Amino acid sequence: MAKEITSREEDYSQWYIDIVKKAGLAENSAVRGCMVIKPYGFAIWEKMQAQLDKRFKETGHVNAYFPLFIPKSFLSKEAAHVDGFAKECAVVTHHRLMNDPNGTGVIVDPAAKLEEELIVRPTSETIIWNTYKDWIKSYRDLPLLINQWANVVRWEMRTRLFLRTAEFLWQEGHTAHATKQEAIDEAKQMQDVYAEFAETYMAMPVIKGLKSDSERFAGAEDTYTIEAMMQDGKALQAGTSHFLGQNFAKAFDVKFQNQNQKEEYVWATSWGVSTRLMGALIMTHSDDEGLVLPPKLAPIQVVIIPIPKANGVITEVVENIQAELKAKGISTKYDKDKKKQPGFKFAEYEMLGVPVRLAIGKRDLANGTVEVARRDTKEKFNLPLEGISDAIEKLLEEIQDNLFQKAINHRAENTTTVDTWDEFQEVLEKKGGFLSAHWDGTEETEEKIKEITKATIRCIPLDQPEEEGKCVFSGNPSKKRVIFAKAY
RNA sequence: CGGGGCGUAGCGCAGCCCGGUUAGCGCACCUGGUUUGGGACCAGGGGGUCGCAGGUUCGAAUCCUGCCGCCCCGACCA
Repeated sequence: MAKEITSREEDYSQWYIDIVKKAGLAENSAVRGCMVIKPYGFAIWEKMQAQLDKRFKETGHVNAYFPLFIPKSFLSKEAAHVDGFAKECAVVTHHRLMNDPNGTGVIVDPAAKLEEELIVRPTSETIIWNTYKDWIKSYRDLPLLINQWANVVRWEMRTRLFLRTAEFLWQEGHTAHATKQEAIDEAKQMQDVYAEFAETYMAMPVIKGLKSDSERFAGAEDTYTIEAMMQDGKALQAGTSHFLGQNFAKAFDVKFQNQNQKEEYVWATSWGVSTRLMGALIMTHSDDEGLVLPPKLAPIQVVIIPIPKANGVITEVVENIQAELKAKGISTKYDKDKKKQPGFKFAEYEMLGVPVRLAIGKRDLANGTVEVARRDTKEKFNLPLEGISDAIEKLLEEIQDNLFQKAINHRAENTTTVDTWDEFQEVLEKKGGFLSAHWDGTEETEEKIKEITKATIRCIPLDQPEEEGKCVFSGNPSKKRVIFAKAY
């Protein structure tokens, strides 16, 4: 493993890439814009999945799976939806290859042209709503609460590992409801689920809000979002939950009979989070020494390193510690590798973001102690072997809390309330971060601000109190502050 | 799609301008030994269609032409 990571100060973007590569999370593949998620990165993703999946099921959802391919005609049934996705679709036109008659290799067999092209799903609303049409007849079939874990493809012009890749992994929930209110409640509920997961598991504070018209999902009435602040002050949309109104029901003719024997279109939501959360996790906590993982998502929570090398006595002590920790549900790794020196291992596990490191040598055996190092603060101290597992359990909780608190503080320090246009530009330029400002609610103003400053409205916060004010740009009256920021 | 950069061993690079022995270095890998409380050292060893295809030449990693790919920055997006 290479030793050097570009510092955040020197080049934040390169720092991010270095972390992803050197911590073995992912790498670029032979396919443009598509990444290989490596075992360590995937292990983190699996921990995220497990927690999210549990929460989806606790809120009454079930998993299913829909096809990767969508007939081209489906996509165009909802006007706003096709507008939003048409420009980034991969299209399947043929189903067979043949030997190249003029040389070596294979070519697409022209005789194998598909009658209707297939789109590789950029999202599954259309294929799912086409299916729901057959599943929903009565109010008794509602609500329909389904989630799928899948890959999707969006042919992005420019990609970045985890943050934006041409193919990415995600989950997409698609629900159908009898009433508007129920669908809105569902969309908000899932936003809450995402926020709770982000904060308690990823230790990443998020702002719950509503997207402005221009940032809304293609085909949605309202998009509920969770927005996080990265260490460079830029915003990252970490998850979205859409109230789709009756748009897809109308597009796919999905009606049900209510209790009064009247036919109605159903109300819909969709919601998703993706492997982008990996990027969010990295950019929220990591430092110039490597990845920093919150204990709740770390594949290895405690690494134990023998000093100078494993022997029978040390191994016996370590195995006891491991057994105690395992009983508490704490994952450990005992690195007995004799070829690598302790110093190398220290650096290596720091790179991997393992929250707690224990070192045990002769000195410790004599004193009945262990050397404990925490990844988040880089502090080292000795703890008695007696009761070590209780101490580590507490320490892991403390690290989890500390990371969250640090992230909250960082966000607070980089959130500025601004009231004038000069102030807006100056703060954005010199300090960055989130700007809480009044906005007149028009798309024109938002667009102009974006043109001039590159900052967009990240969200209209839900918990923001109403407050009379004047739009920071137009001076027109405004009732609420919104969050502006430059975004990933 | 615009701008920039890069394709040479698993990884990171030098060599190319100015063509000329067996294409080199660091890390990693293999063997042996000494080490080991913050990235060890010594000795020996294995590994290359120099991105692809043409061309120039006695001779091409190096010069010319075309192609392909990747990365970074911007416009578009989770």
